[in-house]
Amino acid sequence: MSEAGKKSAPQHPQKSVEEQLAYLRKGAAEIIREEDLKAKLELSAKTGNPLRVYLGVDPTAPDIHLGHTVVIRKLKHFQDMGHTAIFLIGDFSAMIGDPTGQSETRPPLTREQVDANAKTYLDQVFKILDRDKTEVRYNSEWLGKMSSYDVVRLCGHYRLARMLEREDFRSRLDNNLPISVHELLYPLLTALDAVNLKSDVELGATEQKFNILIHRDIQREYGLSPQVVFTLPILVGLDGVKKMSKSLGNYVGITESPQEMFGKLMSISDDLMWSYYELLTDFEERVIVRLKEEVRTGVLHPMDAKMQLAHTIIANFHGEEAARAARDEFQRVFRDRQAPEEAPSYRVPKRTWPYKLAWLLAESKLADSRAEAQRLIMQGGVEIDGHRVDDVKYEVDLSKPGASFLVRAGKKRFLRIIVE
RNA sequence: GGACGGGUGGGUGAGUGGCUAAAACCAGCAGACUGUAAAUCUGCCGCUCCUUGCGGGCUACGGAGGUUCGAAUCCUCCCCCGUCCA
Repeated sequence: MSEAGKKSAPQHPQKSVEEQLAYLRKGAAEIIREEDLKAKLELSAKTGNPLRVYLGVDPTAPDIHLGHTVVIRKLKHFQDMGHTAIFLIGDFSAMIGDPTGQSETRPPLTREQVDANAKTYLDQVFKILDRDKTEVRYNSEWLGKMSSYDVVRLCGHYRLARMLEREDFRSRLDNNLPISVHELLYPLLTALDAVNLKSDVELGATEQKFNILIHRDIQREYGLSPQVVFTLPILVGLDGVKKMSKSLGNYVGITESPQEMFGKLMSISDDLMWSYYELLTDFEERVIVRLKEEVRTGVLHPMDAKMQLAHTIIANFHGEEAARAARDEFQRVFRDRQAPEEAPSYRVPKRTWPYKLAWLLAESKLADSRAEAQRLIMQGGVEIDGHRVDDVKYEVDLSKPGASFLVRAGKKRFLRIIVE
């Protein structure tokens, strides 16, 4: 925040249009059309009016993960260039349900769920965006006021055949899967977001391309200059195959602890690491290329490159200090095979009768059921204070209050058991 | 409104009266190997009890009833999905 920046009212990009373009282009999947974006940037530079750039998000889940941050980070980049970042919460549209990427109709959310999710979203989003410079809007603001007549008129602006061109609908149709009529309304209604916001650019993951293109068409129908469609690649999840998503369990949530994040990020494949570098860090393209080359030639160990990646990402959310601590802890536990500095603890009431380890594992949620706990033990996946226990009948001593021991279940899960 | 096809474990999907807790594949979990990587290999993969045994009990093939010694499989009604015709 420089002194110079404060003086002139609209803090406007000092960078040239070419420089801005270069900065913004990094990591983009597709820009439709890039000439339009360039033209808009030029106009903005001339008039001093920042571009209005928005990202619409349906609060379908209570928290966001790294996959969501790819697009949010791009919004931040526009913000960095002095443009107006608009974070649109689709509180109304979330109640309809976006058919994108869905192989079946998604159950709509209730008002209560949406409100609760929206609340937790914002706090998380501002770990990336500058709170003071971000325009936050809710689409119920305009969608909630529409009459059925308005809806009918809106529908008159689009054709069924074009709607059915999209992959989700096409394939469901081909596979005899249901498509509900309200799903067709989703892209049309959200198009009104673009209309009401008078957006110059809309951001989204590649899977949103179809929706955003419709938004652009509808803007034109309403007499506005069509927005630029700016899409970003979908972040592949920890499994290296499917997109990162909460329901697939292959995600890293941004509110997770630094240790958890570190562990998860280190478990990705070496190949995947490069797209994470590209989409989740601000490393310049040429720096990434150099790292890649160093790994290829053996100058840099892939594990070290991955550690640096994990460190960089975590520092963004938790700060440099925490990132370093997470790294040290990781090395301690996994490289040096020592017990973790601190593990989550679980308190059990004192019990004077023999208590099976398997019961304890289930009770403390280290295993989903007693049967699973038994399997885990038999397969050699359980350790107490560093010693493997593979006897199903093993009993733990819970008779002395204050006693504690460290249980390891599988590779990553540790729990300190404390007798009360 | 009519004709037809279909609903099986987290997913895909076999199975048409007992040998089926239900094939196969995927996902998941554990172990080995490692760099907690990937790949690979091995094992596991409904719940529960114990004397941990190719052990006992319970629950499960859209829902509810019924036939039968015995049903995911047969019958009846209901719910849901799709296709074609109107």
